[in-house]
Amino acid sequence: MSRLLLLDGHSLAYRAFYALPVENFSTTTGQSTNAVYGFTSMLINVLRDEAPTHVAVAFDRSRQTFRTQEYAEYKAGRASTPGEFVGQVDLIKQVLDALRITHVEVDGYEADDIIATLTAQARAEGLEVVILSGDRDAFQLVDERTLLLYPVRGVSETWRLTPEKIEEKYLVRPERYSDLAAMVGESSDNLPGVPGVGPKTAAKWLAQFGDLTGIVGAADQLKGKAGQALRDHLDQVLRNRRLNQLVGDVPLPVGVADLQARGWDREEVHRVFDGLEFRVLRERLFATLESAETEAEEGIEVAGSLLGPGELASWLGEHAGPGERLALVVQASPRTAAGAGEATGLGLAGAEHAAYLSLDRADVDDERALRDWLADPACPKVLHDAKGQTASLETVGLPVEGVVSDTALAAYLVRPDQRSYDLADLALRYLHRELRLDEGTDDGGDDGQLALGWDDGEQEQADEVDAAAGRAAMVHARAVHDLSVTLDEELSDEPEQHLLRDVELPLVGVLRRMEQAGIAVDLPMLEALEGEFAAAMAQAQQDAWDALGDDTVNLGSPKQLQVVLFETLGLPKTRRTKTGYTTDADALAGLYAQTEHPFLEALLRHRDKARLRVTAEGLVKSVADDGRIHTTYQQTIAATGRLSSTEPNLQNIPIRTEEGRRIREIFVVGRDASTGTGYESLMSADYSQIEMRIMAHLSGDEGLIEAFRTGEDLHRFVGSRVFGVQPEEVTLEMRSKVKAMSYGLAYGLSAFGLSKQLTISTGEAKQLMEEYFERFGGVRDYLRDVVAEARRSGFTETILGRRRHLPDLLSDNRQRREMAERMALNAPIQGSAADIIKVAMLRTERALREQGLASRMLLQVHDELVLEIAPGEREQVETLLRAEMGGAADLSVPLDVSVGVGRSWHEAAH
DNA sequence: GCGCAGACGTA
DNA sequence: CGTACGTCTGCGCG
Repeated sequence: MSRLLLLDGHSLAYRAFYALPVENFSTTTGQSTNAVYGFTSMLINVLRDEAPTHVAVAFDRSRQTFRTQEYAEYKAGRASTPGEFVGQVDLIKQVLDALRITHVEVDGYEADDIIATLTAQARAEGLEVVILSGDRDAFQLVDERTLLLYPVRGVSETWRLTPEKIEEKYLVRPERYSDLAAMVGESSDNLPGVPGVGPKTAAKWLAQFGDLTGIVGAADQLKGKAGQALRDHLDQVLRNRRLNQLVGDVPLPVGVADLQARGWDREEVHRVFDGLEFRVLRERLFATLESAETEAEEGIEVAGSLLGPGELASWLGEHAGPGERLALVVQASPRTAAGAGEATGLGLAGAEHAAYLSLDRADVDDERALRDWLADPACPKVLHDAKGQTASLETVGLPVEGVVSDTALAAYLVRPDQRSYDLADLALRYLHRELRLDEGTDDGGDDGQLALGWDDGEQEQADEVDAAAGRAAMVHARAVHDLSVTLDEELSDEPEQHLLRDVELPLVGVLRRMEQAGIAVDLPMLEALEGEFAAAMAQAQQDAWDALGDDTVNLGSPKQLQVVLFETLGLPKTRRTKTGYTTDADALAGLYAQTEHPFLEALLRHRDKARLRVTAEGLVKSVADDGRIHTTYQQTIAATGRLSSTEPNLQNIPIRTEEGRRIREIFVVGRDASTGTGYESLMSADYSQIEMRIMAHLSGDEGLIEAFRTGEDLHRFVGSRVFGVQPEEVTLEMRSKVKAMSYGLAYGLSAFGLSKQLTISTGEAKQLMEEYFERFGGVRDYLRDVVAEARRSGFTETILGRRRHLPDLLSDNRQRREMAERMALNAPIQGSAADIIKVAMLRTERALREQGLASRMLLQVHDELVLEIAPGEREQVETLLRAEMGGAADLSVPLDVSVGVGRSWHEAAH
């Protein structure tokens, strides 16, 4: 089916110009580009969504048209064209030329007339038509085969106006809309309406008399004031109608056949986009155009062999020479609390061939060949989720060396804020292939097997379960192999290759060993603690019920609490949430301060104890058979580059309150699972104020750097500068204000947010920030520049070159844009800290090994490492940690590490 | 059984 | 109207 896409160039450019803040869109030469950006963005979206076969863009040539000749006031009263808009239309035409999209303009006519003419031609030739225009005059063109996309709210959302939609929203069918508009008026065209006649009256008349001609003929019958008004303004209405009628037979230099989409000029697109400094948009454009060029998604084909007993060695000999990269996919039994499941089968795929080996069917020769190949660092392997996959092999005594890529990690480095790195998702995203097994028709599995090109002889021997499993494993391995090639190209920058090769990949093994080690738990103490919290919770619940005189309310239900607080007790309303009023701890504490109602005290206490109980209970459930808790570290979740910890999350164990800290007492020193040797203590080492140090380094601010070099208390130092007093004269209040602000700045804190947090006026907060920036101007400049640079490039970067793309920096939606700006402020700081501790972990593990130490790393909590210390190694490990953590990055300020030791995590804290 | 919202723990 | 996470509970959906 052929489909013609028509755009109204001027109306879209204007809309974009007013939707996008012009100050965020200019080239280094000072040319404004917001209209070009918005227009191009809309164009890309519509090309992607509508997949037209023919395209044209119509422009107005000048304001002099047959309409201004009839009515000099037509479109008068419009503000003169802003200076920043001038020139952008020509730039839009350059973009169109690069894309080989025809643009048309004709003296004496408006863009809408050209669109009407082309629409008429296209319909006559049997094409579907899609019009993208912000001008209501285009409504009259809509019919069953002509769709209007009408931009609403900025440049990212459009209404799809069909005849039904127009009737629903504007009360008349599209062919009568111009009649209605003639009576109601159109302010943007400076066409006045009949006083007292709105859309409802006009629609009613149209329903009654059919069309405007009918209404005019029956004008005498129209009742009331509105009827009289129409009679008084008949000439004006008829003139409006002549003016808003689009011309469907403009003499055009092109016909529909000339508009067929042609190949775009890749080099010219690069040249034009370079000039415009559009980076993000270029990527979006290429992605859209290239995926349009790709054929419809298909499954993955693979030629492979099901290996029978004794056949692995020769297959590897033929296809897995040193230097030949093989993808490896491990099938395994389900994982257990203590760790990974057991590997049961392997899919292998090189550039050409694939194979499957069932470990159950493998003989001694196969096992030896497999073990040698897996353990050989010279035989390069690529995996998807190497940590989980290699853990399953480790479980059956097969260590893996020579992992040169992990497709999940590579995809994460390319785009760290995707929600999934499933193999199937990546295959679709990067290979345009469905990772779905082609099951063929219903006549059994033979079709699928033939599609895979299995060797017929082996097929006879394989049982059906193995055959299906083998087929899946080979298809997956083929996907992993092809993905690793594609993602390698995506990660061609040297810093990103370094991140993958020298940081993320080696970290996989470190994390796997930390997970396998787990941390010992004092289970009796934990269970006692859980009981204690449960009792305190029950008491708090009873107290709350007593205060209320009602023992049916569920204190854990915010919904029920809202009824109690704001209806039963009639307390003042709190901050709004989506569904009502918040009952969070801050708000409850505020209410308590106002009212001192005993229910509130008991409720807050209940929340507290319930939380502690649930935390303790969760930990009890997580203790594995070996008496230890084994968390799982996620390496591809946090968009900034941090790790995250799940099942259980050991990165959010309480520490701030006295009672919460008691939970840290149950994490204790333990014994080695295999040797049974006891360890001596736990050691905790953390970076002090690492994010502020990174801020000092990245901003190069002299004052902040000096603060860290002198080794003085940071917040006291900053406080003395901000408040203009001697360091020893900085009061605790001054110190805490400055501390809140210093940290807040790295998160994009506003004066409003600061005032809220410190319970001071917005004015005071503003004053405080100004004083701060006065003294630490480097910080102000840095924060400003980092966002501007991200806006230009489309991404932020950490000290190791880890990127985070933030396309929303150019959004027309203020909320989204400002959110992206805060992310852009924070990502380099939080992400650089993540880089540094990852490097520190690699250095620490290597140093422990090189020095022959038995102590081991157990936990990472963003700026802290927890280690289990073997007898007699305490001093050496402490020295080692200070050196390896402190030397993990070369910043313009020192990286201070503070270390503590004890029998529990609590005692090791310092 | 599943997904969402609200609440809250950490850095 | 301050970033980054994970988990639990209640609740409405089907």
